[in-house]
Amino acid sequence: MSGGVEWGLHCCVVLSGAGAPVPAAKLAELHDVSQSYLAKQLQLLSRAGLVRSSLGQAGGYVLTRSASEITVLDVIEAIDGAQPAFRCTEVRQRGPLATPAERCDTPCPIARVMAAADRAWRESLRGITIADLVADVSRTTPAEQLDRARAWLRA
Amino acid sequence: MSGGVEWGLHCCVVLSGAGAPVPAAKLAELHDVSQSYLAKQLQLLSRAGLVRSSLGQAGGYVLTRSASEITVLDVIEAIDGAQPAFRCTEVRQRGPLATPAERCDTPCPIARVMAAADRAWRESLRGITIADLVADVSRTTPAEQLDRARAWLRA
DNA sequence: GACTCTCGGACAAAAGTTATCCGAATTGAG
DNA sequence: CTCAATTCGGATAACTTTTGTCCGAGAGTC
Repeated sequence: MSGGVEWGLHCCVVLSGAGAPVPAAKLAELHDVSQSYLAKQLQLLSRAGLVRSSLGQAGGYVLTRSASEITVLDVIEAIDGAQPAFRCTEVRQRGPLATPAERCDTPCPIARVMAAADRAWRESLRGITIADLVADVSRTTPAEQLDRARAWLRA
Repeated sequence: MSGGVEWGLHCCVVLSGAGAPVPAAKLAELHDVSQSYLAKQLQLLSRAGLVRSSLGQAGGYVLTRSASEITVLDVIEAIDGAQPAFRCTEVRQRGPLATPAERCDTPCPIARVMAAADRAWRESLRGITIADLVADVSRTTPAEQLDRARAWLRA
């Protein structure tokens, strides 16, 4: 899985706490990552409709919906794509004993098992929203630190 | 996920049906894949203790246990390694508002969510054995074709 | 003793990931 | 209206992982 997913999730958490648009450069500085590369991840989030960018002097990124309506899976699929980790190369249709393609109407058992596992993985991630992450963060970190973060974002 | 996983699973299915050791070259020809590269995957399976190689003229690979005692996850972890797809880079310990390392005794919420999804994925794959795959294959393919496969392996 | 086979590492090519930079377009403030 | 700040998108390069090949050493069988 792409490392950009982690950045994207952190950005969404931060964005849900900020009341105003946050420039990409600020998000990069906050997380101490390359701002050029983070920009690319944010563009992916924007293309997926999870965030919106406003141009101009006071521009930046904002979530398009409530944090409780954005799942972790949404972010992952926006950045990494929705394609499953396993892709069947139809080994059974190759080699000296290849079964003809017209017989392969159903996916091979291996692909089926992998697809089921992939569904379980996605289902687990679909059940968690950005709001859940935020709740977890604000529960485990002291309020004073959260205030400092908000102040830093405004500055 | 590495493409070699698919080959490894197919090989285990074939091996469970063959009564005698099958050389790596034969497995490669059967699946029409590079024999040098497949050899590497088989070595990984061997190192993990799933298959055993016998040397000499009638040598080849054999499963070390019953197909019902080898899970799909066993094969995946043997070839791809047991490391989870997501690895937390501890973003919270970086940047101007970094939380000190001594405060990070518990994993960050994002890592926790990812780990839970990873467990769900692995649990799903741990529940399926090579024997299940074999049963599925022998149920969906005509007996005549299975006999041809067995005959080809012996030759 | 000759043959067959596996083992393991070294090595090369291809693909994907990570990262950088620059110009164009857009918006808000003076 | 003009200027400064900002995002957007593409082109590009460095790096890492994956994929694939090759060959010699060692071990077993006939």
